Amino acid sequence: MNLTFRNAWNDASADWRAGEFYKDLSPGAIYEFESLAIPFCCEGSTAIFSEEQEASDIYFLLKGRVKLTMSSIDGKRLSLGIAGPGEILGLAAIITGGPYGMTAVAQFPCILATLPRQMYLDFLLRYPVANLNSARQLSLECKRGCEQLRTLGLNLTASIKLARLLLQWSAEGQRTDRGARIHCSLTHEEIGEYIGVSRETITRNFTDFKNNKLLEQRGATLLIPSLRALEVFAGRIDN
Amino acid sequence: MNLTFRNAWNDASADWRAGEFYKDLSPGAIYEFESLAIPFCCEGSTAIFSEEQEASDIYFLLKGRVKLTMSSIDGKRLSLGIAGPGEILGLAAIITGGPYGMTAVAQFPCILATLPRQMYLDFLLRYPVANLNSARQLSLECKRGCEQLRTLGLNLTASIKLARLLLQWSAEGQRTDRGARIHCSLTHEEIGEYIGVSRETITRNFTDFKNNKLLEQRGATLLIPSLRALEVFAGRIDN
DNA sequence: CGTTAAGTTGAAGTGAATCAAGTACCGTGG
DNA sequence: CCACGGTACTTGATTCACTTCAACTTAACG
Repeated sequence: MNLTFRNAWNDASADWRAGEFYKDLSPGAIYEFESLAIPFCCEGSTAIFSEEQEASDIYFLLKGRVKLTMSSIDGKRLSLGIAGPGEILGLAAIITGGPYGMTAVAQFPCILATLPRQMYLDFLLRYPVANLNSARQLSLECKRGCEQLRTLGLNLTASIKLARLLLQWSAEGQRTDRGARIHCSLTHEEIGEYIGVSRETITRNFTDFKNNKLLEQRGATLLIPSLRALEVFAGRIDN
Repeated sequence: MNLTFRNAWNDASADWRAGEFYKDLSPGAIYEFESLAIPFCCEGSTAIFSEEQEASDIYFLLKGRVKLTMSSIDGKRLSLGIAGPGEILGLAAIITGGPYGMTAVAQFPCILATLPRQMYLDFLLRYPVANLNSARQLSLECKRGCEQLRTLGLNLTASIKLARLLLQWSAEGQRTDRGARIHCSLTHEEIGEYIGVSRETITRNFTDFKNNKLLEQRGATLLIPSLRALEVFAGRIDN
């Protein structure tokens, strides 16, 4: 199986090199990382690791998208985000040890590369730039987490939370002449998991937003005519 | 002013050396860090930095306690935790740049040491162990944040959230023969800010807990007779 | 001992969850 | 081509936990 992916590192369309981790990395460091980490492939909907599991290996995502979630015993889930090529999965847990703390599930078939915890830590000690890049990615995760804490913790209404989620997504999407465009192929249920809100509440607020010209929808494409108006609604701007 | 604290590094009761950052640090690294970072003192209730501020310096806490919070425009606050000696404040923001993302306020008079962002990053590149220690602390912050996200995001009741907060606190406190003891000198209002709940709800749940023998209170000391019972209540254990 | 901050308690209001019933949309197989 | 089954979405009614408001008690501190 792994043989098939031995050359994964040589892939011409190397998305992952654009990530934080490869930034300013010396050829030596790259060479070593790519000879240490073993690529493998997994199907869609495969759990790469789950939250209670002891963090034993890092996973470097080469291709595909991986959904990061947390869940409670009674089946409720909280989405933390979706990782793309170039991201390291399970970073926080690997550094300190202990359980992963979140569940990573491949959305489609993905290619990843795996490396045992201690080998990764040793690698970081040998290559300070990689170490700093790794820290940078960790810090980005931390920031995203804080931002999510802000929306969840500050007791906002469901509609404001949703507005903020849309703003966050539109920051990653494209701008057009008719506003910001987001491609969102999530169900209402899944959207609700981002902001801790029920399926029906998403429906109701979406229709409200549409009625108030804050949002248009064509299939899986969301269009926000005026980011400004949405920001006002979200309470980010006073006016 | 700073002259008074030039010798802060020589303090015999060096709490801060027990922190993550100093772990396995070489004498050379310690020497360099202590000559770079400038100690200063601040009064209680002083804001060391605030969330919108661009992260320009790190602050290393030598003595005292610093409360970390986030707040919304309409005055609501969310507490993230309290940092003690040996912790680096504003770490996530320093690594990636951008605003601090949280507000740090000294609870009592504190001694801190400050270091400009770029100098700190350069220092980390020179000392891989410090770099890894720094990453370890960042990762601990990240984990704490995730844990808080779990309680806030998974739509739990106020009583369960409070129970979990108490469990978290008691993990840091001492065990006695009569249960876990926590020293908590926060007002109900402040406790509420940890779990996104109103002052009155804290009162009501505290009395409930006391009635159900889950909690005793003597002044600022909280006593949890049975951690197990509280864990069952919090839904961590099934039985 | 008086003043202020914190805690307590009840009553009313509210936003969202939950429940329930129905609709739209798909791909599949007869 | 259309009936079928499954999934997602929609909408209204009800319920519930917590907030908010208000009045009051207790503790803390000069």
